[in-house]
Amino acid sequence: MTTGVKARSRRGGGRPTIADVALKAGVGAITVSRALREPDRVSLELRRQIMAVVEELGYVPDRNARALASARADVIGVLVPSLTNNVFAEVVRGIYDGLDQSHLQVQIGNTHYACNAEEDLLRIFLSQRPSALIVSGIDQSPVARSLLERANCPVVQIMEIGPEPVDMMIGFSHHEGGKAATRHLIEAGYRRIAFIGARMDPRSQRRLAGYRAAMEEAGLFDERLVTTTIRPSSVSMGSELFREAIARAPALDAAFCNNDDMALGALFECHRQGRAVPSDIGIAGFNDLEMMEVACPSVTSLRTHRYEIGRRSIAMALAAIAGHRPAEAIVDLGFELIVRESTKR
Amino acid sequence: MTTGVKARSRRGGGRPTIADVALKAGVGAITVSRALREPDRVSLELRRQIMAVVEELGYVPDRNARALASARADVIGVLVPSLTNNVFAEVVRGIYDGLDQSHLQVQIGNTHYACNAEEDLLRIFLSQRPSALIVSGIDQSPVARSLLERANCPVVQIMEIGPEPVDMMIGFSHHEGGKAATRHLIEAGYRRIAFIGARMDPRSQRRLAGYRAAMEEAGLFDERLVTTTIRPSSVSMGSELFREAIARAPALDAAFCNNDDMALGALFECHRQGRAVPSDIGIAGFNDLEMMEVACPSVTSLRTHRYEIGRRSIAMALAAIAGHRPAEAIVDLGFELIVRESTKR
DNA sequence: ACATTCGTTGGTAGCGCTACCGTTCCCTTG
DNA sequence: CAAGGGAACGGTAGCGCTACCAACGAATGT
Repeated sequence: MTTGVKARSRRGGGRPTIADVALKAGVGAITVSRALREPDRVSLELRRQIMAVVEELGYVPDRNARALASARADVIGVLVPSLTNNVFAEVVRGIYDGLDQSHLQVQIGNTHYACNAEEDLLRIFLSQRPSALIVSGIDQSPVARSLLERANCPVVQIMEIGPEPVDMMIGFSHHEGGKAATRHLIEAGYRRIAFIGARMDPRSQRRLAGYRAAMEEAGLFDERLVTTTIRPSSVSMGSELFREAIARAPALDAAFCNNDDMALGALFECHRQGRAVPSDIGIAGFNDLEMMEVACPSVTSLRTHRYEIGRRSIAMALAAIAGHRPAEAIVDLGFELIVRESTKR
Repeated sequence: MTTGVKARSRRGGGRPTIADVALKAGVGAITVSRALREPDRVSLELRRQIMAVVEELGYVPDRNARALASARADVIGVLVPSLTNNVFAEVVRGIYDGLDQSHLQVQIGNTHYACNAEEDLLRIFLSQRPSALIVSGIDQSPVARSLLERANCPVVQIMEIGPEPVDMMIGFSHHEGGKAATRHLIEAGYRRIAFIGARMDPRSQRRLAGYRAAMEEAGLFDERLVTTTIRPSSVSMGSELFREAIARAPALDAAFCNNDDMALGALFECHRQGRAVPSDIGIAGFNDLEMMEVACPSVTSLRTHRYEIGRRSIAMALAAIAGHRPAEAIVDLGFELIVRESTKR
């Protein structure tokens, strides 16, 4: 019997528990718990005494036990459609940086742009009772949306803004972004402006819609100028689609690409075909990756504040967890058109 | 009293528990638990009955309670030095893909190339009693190494290989990679071959050592050919360091860059300065990012199998969790030199 | 016929922590 | 001086699940 109990208590690999600390410090377990979580509620003297024992024993609270007892895991679930896409990598970096000294942990889920994966991951996240959820985009499936609404924790939708947030939202209008970039190309004197887009997720669709709006406004829209694919975007895909675009509309004089990888691919393809940028062909990208500035020629792009989106989404989540709902549930971070050589005719 | 109990049991937001399922299915709670975790040990009939109730109630096991009771969280901790670095993004993608249908979750920690951050994150991970740990590199601090050794779970070190694994290892030799790329440049007829490297983490240091070995072997080594910085690597940093390298060694005829971003930056800088690649300057990168193939000219690079490293590291971890230690604790995935236009004199 | 094993199921007792309520003690206040 | 209030701390009772052992009937062996 005794051995049984011993074996049992060794389950945790002999790590010290809160009871060990309490015993050694000569206080109750709950006081140790408070000293760690709400230091203000424990007298300075006792607190020091307890912290000394914590240090001495190398006590680390068991997150699982804590989560079970408080019905709340110190975890923020984050759902992104891709991890290799530079844009989301930056968002995620912002999220990690924004967390900084917080005791919370983030858990990333990769949906691969699939809404059923999103639902599954949401369910897994919810089974931990996360402190908050951050999800990408505003096009959740009805099931996913209902899961989010019943999540019983702060929810931040990121990257886009729309009329009906589940809870909070931070991002920018991809439609306006697409429109702004296209208008710039028109003002720069280009007329046969192609749209080149891969992956074509909802955000790219809205960029395309913005492009179309600007083109129609100027009476320049032509179906044949649009070349898209649902295949993943990449630099080589940019080259490939540019070739396709040229085949469909040989007289095109500019390309608005749905992201910078595609733009770079188009730029390389122009080099290869001996088409001069910006004189023969103007090129504009989307997101303004770091490399666009040093490309040769440098490439015009629409700068998006994706690191900032990550950082601020976490800040919003942390504030909401602490009970401070933001004044504005929807934050529009906008964008900035960075004009460079590739569109200077 | 009754209300107290009710309020208590509502902590979990009214979600069904295993007891609810057991009651409704007319079985013991432990049988439900088994039906979910070890279906083979429950008779088919009962299993079906239980699963029906699970579906009906929408029961999802509480991960925290499970972790507490079993002294093991269904979490694999992964430590990487960067999330925006394309290389690690691919590793992480491989890890997520390798997980696939497993019930385990991964938790990523970003060390920002700082070893104290690594120690802190390890401690946080360990406080959850992870099922396995995956860490980048082989240069852990003594403290981190000791934490890993006492982690009481499978540990996989990735990206590099070395003589003394904590447990298991999968990667390749950066020294040999650096040597192979440099030898290729020498064989291609280049003589004044610069090494250009940013960030200069331990892996880049080993690439540099490989470069140096190959250069000394050929009697071509010269301190002035080496230009490095500890600042983060990027395409623009590639341009900047290439300018610096030219200033230090005006007669250089090739550049081996410590990664492809740097190589791309060097390539753009050559364009800008009117230096022809590969005739005036040869350029070789490291990792073989997708874009190297479509660059103009296409860029020679040393392909590393980073996605594969991610996938197989997870496979090794899962196998070890299941009790199947691999025959070989150290897996060398090697590399592949992809020769392209940028080094064809 | 009996003992032995095995497959299947259930009861009990925690895992390590925190919510909830009590208690104590000191300081106001009338 | 009693009554009231608040700060500091502790005891009790779980959170929802699983490890461990026990129990039971059926199948097997001798």
